[in-house]
Amino acid sequence: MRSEPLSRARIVAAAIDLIEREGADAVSMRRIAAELGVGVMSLYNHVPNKDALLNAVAEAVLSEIEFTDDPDAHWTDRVRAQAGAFRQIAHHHPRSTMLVVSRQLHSAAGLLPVERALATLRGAGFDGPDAVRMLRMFIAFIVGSLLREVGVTPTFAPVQTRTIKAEGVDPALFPEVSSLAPLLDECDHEAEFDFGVELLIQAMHVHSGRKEGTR
Amino acid sequence: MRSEPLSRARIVAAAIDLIEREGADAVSMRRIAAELGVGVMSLYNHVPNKDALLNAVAEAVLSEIEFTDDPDAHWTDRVRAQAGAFRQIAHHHPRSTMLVVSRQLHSAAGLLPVERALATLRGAGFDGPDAVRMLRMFIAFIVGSLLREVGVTPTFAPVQTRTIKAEGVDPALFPEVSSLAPLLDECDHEAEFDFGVELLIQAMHVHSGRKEGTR
DNA sequence: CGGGGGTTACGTACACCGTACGTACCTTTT
DNA sequence: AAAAGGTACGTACGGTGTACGTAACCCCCG
Repeated sequence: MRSEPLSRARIVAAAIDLIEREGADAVSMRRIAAELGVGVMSLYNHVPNKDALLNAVAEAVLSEIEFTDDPDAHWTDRVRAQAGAFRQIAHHHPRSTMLVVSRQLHSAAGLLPVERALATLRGAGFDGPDAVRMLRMFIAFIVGSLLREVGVTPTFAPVQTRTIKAEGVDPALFPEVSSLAPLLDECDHEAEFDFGVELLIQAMHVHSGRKEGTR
Repeated sequence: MRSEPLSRARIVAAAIDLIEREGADAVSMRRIAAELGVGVMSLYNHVPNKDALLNAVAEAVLSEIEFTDDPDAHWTDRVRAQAGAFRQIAHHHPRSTMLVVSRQLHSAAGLLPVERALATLRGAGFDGPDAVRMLRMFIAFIVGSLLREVGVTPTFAPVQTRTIKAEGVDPALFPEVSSLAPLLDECDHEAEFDFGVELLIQAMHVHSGRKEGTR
């Protein structure tokens, strides 16, 4: 009857599956155990507690990123590729991605992306402090974007695209919001993300082209 | 004995207080009721459920932002001021800020900042679509930054400044991370935030200065 | 060929959670 | 005076994370 002997990996996989299907709120030790056809406390032989499990989930999702980094490519293309690679996990595991961005994990799993990014930035000619600054900038942008894109989706609904806020605003109080409502309501996340990446790349360009002065 | 008659405002205030003191995990209806010296179910006369309470908390925190917007100032200064105003709430209510950025609230409370920002951007010469894009860009950056700055602080610790990851990395596997470890470990959030704001302002500058072509 | 000894699975139990429901009081309207 | 409505409260139900004690298994050492 015991098909496979229950392992940390299987538990994490079940958790990810459950999160994707029913949302992060549905995750409970009992639920996961039931999903695996196993007693609740058996999980604790492989995972110290729920928090650690969620960290493991975040780690697993994060380590799924495919980095096909080409050191010979122009640094702008490498930046584009890395940003896109990060974004792809939000497409593959929308709900679980929230865990990755909500919990900053101190584990080594998130270290490889950092290494790649720093190498790229150094290759682009930034010195240490500037490379770190730019990296933080990019991370902030990516995290913030994914947070908006994936929505928090606290409960159900397969991600919820409608924001539903357009109509009820008073044009006298909020003229800009009111007149731009159609634009605010819809959002092509892909295009928006690409726009941000390009904007940041341009910004990095002008930043590197002046180095000092002007302030 | 009944000092004040218990109101939605008092409940929200108690919730914020509790969150700041003991973290978001410590928030429970029973805990809040105890804090107010009141029965648990009395809360439900003023708040439909916990989720609505947390939304109210987010709304209250958000509406505490002080916008001293000067329509005559240069648009770059207005952008700086608005970004800073947003960041100040992260300083005043670090833990509660997580609620604001985690939960996107569709209520009207977050509408005023949007209105102000759009007005500023339009004043800077951006047309509708570009203004919305830039606003989204800025929001993503601010949210991402605050998320890093305040940390998720899921449990205790008065914000936890140490990241503790410097030492254990293999210089052979992660040369960049290893050599830049000191820079990665410490972070002057204020300076980092200001750097990002300036970078984005410059980016907006070059973006408005070309409008079309180059791609 | 015994045994142990460690690992794994499991059940029970406890403290806590959100909240549905019924009830008492107190204030205002009729 | 009576009726109506809102506020506070207690109890109860089904859920949660996990500490603890037990039983089965496998493997290695004698």
